[in-house]
Amino acid sequence: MQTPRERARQQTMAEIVTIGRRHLELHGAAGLSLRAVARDLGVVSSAIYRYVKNRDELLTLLLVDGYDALGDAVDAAVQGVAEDDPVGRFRALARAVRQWGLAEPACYGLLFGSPVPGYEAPAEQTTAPGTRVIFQLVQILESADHNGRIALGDRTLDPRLAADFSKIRDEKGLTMDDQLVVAAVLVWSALFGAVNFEVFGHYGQTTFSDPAALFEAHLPGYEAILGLR
Amino acid sequence: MQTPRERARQQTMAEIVTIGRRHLELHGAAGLSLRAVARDLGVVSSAIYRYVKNRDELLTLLLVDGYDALGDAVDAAVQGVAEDDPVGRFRALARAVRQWGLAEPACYGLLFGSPVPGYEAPAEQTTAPGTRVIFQLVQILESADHNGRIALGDRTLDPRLAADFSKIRDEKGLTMDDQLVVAAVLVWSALFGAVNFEVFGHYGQTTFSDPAALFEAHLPGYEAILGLR
DNA sequence: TTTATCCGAGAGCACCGCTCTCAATTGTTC
DNA sequence: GAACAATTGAGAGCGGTGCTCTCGGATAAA
Repeated sequence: MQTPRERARQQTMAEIVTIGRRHLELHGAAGLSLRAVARDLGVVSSAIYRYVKNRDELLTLLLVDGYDALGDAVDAAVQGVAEDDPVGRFRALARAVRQWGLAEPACYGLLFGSPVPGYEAPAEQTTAPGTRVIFQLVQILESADHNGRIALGDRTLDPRLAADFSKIRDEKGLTMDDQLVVAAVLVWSALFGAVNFEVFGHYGQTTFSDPAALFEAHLPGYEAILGLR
Repeated sequence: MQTPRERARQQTMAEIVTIGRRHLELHGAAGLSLRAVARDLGVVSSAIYRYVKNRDELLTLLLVDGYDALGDAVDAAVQGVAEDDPVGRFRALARAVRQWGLAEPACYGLLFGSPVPGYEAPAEQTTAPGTRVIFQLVQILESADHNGRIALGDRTLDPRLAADFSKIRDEKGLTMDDQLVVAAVLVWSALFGAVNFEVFGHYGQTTFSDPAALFEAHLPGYEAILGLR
């Protein structure tokens, strides 16, 4: 049950986020202006502060919105592949991340680019949506591991790392061994590194005529790291 | 031969870059203000425009400065390891990138974070210093390959990618095969992905008690991708 | 119907990037 | 040494920003 007042407020908030996303696309994170959003909302600049405490709070809203959009895209892509095809699921995840990043570069930049200085994302709002991709990746690997689709060698590990990993395993109810956790974190960061390079244009003058082909050529490398087959 | 006037101008420019770097550290790229730099320079705000055309040009100066600092750090680290130890050289490179990024997070963010919106780095000034790290990496791998320290399987490659790679090989005078180029680009992006995650704090709540150990644990993975031994 | 809450408008503060004009300084040339 | 030109700093000013404050009207709750 919500009063009409709450309804109206909620709708205005949604409209602010929508306008903010558009401005993000057009002018980037640094160019996001509360005054401009207020103008597009058809309201005087000071009125926007009735809904958003400050610029950072609008950034947080857009951050959560972006994490959820990426999470939805990745989940949908993974769900489209059979569970007994872990390689296919992993590739679906990787491609979904890349495609979403290329489709929404400004939003992607807000999520995975340099942090906005002086702005610290409030953990209690952002960690849950922000961990959806790695969570999905771990799910895929955990399931693959159970089905004997992971083949990794053994290597002695730094004891402090092993302790961290034990904790993570306990919290998430996982059974994968340390070596797979190492590989998962490596592939996670590597995947976003590759997408970063492409979205942010860091491949530089070495522009590849077919970036998608380069990405595809990298997938077997990621799978080798994971021992996924 | 340079006139005293040119000397003075050059010194002022250097001072501006120094002040700019400090401001970058303190307030980040988005908070970099020409007026504030002018104040620190002990000059009225409009006078700064005698030296720097606009804010973007100062960003370019800092960008080039940063690329060169990183390149110097990496080169020095690699030179400290014997050439017949390609694994050691690769690790020196990787660790140098990580350490420099952690030591200069704001500068690192300017180089490898989300691009400043509306600002396009002028290629003719930035590509040369901006490619020093990948160039050094390729040098290490090329030399290792010549010495039979690279063992990679064969895989059929997308023909357009193969064409790109041929061109790169010709331009740089390289002899490594396609598979090693793929692996080099993968490791390049993966390395910066890992450093991004750590510098930008994207590992999130999954804070590792010893990030350096995690990084070290990833090094063998990179080397496996490269077939480096 | 009264009361309390909410919300938009407007003025205002300090800051920003950037431009313009003017005066002082400096180095060059006759 | 004097006239000249180039360089540089100061100052005012424009439109923009984030953000705060106060005020008055609309609206829901009592």
